[in-house]
Amino acid sequence: MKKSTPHEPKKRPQQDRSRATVDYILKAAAQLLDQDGAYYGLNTNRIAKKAGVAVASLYQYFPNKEAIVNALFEMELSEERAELTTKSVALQDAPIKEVIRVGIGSTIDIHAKKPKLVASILQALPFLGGAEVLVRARQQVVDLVVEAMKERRGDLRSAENLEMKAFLVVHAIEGVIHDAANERPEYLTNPDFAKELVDLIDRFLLAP
Amino acid sequence: MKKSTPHEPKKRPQQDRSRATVDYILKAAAQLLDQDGAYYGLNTNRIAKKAGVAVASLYQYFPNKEAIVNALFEMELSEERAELTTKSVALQDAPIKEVIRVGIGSTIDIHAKKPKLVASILQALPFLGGAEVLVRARQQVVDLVVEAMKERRGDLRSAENLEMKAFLVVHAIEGVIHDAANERPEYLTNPDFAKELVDLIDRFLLAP
Amino acid sequence: MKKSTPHEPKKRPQQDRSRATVDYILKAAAQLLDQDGAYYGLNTNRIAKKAGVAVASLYQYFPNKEAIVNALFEMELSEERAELTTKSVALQDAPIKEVIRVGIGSTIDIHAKKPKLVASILQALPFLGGAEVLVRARQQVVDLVVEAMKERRGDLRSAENLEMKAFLVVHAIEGVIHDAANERPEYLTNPDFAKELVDLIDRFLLAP
Amino acid sequence: MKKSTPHEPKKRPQQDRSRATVDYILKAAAQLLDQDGAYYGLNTNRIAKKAGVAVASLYQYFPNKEAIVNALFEMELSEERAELTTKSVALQDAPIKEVIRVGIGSTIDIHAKKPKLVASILQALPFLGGAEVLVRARQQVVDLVVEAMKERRGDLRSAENLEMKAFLVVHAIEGVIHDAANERPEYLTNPDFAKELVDLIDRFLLAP
DNA sequence: CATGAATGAGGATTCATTCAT
DNA sequence: GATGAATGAATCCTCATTCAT
Repeated sequence: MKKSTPHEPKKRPQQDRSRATVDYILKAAAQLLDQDGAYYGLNTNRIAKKAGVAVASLYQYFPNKEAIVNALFEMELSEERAELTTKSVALQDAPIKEVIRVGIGSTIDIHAKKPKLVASILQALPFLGGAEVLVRARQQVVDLVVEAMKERRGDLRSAENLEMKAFLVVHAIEGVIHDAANERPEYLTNPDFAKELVDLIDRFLLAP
Repeated sequence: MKKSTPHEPKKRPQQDRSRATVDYILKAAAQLLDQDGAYYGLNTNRIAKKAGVAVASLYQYFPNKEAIVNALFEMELSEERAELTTKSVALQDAPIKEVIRVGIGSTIDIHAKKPKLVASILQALPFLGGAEVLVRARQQVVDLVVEAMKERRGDLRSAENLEMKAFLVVHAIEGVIHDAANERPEYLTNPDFAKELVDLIDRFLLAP
Repeated sequence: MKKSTPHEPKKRPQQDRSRATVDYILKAAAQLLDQDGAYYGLNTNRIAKKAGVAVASLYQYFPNKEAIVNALFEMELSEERAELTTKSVALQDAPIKEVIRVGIGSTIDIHAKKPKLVASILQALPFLGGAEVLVRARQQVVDLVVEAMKERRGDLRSAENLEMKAFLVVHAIEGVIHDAANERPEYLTNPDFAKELVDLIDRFLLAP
Repeated sequence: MKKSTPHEPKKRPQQDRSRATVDYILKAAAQLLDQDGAYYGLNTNRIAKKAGVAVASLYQYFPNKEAIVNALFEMELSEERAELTTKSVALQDAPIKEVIRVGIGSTIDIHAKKPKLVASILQALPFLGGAEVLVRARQQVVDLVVEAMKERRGDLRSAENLEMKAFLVVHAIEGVIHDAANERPEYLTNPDFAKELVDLIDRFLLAP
């Protein structure tokens, strides 16, 4: 019984009704994660109940619990990528200072909306077939930053260790904002915070 | 010869044995966390088995699972605090650049040793009576940094928003190193990495 | 040309389509049973998927899962009965040796084709309203054998316990062939096997 | 949670109490199987309830449901083997007729006691890591018979195809008795039945 | 104290069957 | 009549915790 169906589910919803169901499920899961701030404790029964569907319905569209969080994660990534792309285009010829300012602003916005959701998803990563997904995702961002830096080489303080510098920049921004979301939520709406963070990066990267 | 020396002060064997048991348990838990890199999945039976004691014994010393991780967390904090204190004294009159360099060095060392342990404990925090413990702990570090900055006000680029700047500094360092431990372990042993990180902080805080 | 020949008698397309659907379902079930060799594990969703119809359609034709296997069982029985009848007629006046030879040959053929199907159906019997169906079916075969024996009383070694002897004969043949299908498939195509089996029965029944 | 403990259970009971528990569980399972005559339908909760223990206790000694039936199977095999060994010794120098008579008698006795148990276990075999266990077990019996035949070559009708003949003999006996247990329980206690079965085998194997 | 044993309360997943369009 | 969707009722299995010796 358990062996006969080796995870074939993950049917794609075809009608409107089922699309709605999938939506309810994802929304419910997102809410629960954002509420509790922890992957541990999330369970399919709670998700189903909150979504107002039967557990079995949930399993019609997701092969297992992890798949739900995975979907959430992919959605989150997609959103970020989309925004990044949009912004990238708009900032094509903008000075690097502007790029930094906008990048930091976006990141703060994301975390300001559902701070715990992001944290929860990060926690779940080890169970979503390894953290490679995130590593790759973050690598993309780092790469983008490297590109942006190369294109504006003239504005930089130094052109050595570009990759490493980009890594520092990306993860410093992420780390600071992530922790602020958890420990000092008020910072996220304080303009000084953004300003200081921009300053941290500017001074590191730019020639005076 | 040493076999029976009744003159030696009674070593309260019970207490000693207990201490050892507690130690085994904590070591086992730490190993499991560091192995799996996730609080989710840790369980008392596994801990007991790995520690070589009966589950029931474990409950003689800890009221519940969380208490174990809590103890681990406190130990980790103690260690860091101890090191911090030691270093603080040693760096009493050191220039701020030196303080930064040493602080970053220590942080890297800690993560280099048991990167997953730290991550796991952070994951467990929501279950250890809320994240306040960590918030308070980190606050202490931030406070220390604020103090250090005030004492060396002359070297600073600006004396505004000291608390916020300290927060940025502490969490940028933590964030970058934490992520490096997970995604780019090789960075932790690359001297350039520490150098660049020091640079990031120096340029942010210090007057040129 | 044939496309529109309204003169042809209306073929009750509904009925035809239905018959086809039922057929698909039964074929799918048979395949699954023959594949897995076990009733346990068979499920309506898999059947429906393999048959290319919706589960709900399946329930239009069968009141429940058991009914499907039941139908399969009846089909199998019908086939055997049909063959038996045909052969019976052909062997009307054949000597008993010939009857035995042909009977064993048929049984081997049946098992050689879909060995696991048969086994699976046998497994399912307790759920098809009790084993009486099979008992009755086998009884029929036994009865036929008894008849054949009576009609050829002169060739027999003894005319006592005819019913019991027939039972032995029928079940010895079935048992040996069934187990051979599972454990020594190569026996089924080895002429020696059939020969020895025939010998087993001949010597038991016939006068030297 | 499911991945963390990849089937380490199967603790060996060490105290008397737990040995009793394991016993209760096995007895309960055996009763249920003999009651229902089918592996399908057996479930751990029922076993636990019937055994008067908590499901969790059951899982302390068996890694999964299959393991229980497996244990039952091994027990049954052991018993048979033990009896076979005893009898083999006793029949060391007995004429082959006697060997056959005793062998058939034992087999009948076994099936007479718990007819459905045996059938259920046979059904479960595909789920106990493949039927190889049984195949091997039966092979042993066949081998024993081959040995016995070789040692009494002089009494045999023919010395060709010894292995195949032994297979026929063993499976004919098993098949007939097995089916009798299910369809004609009264045969098992009817002396004529045993006599006819012995006759079937005698005439096949022995020189007149 | 220490330990082997025991367990209640879940939690993930499946499946036969029904519903709504 | 056919289909995609939905679901209640299991079923397997786990785990933190307690009990009895």
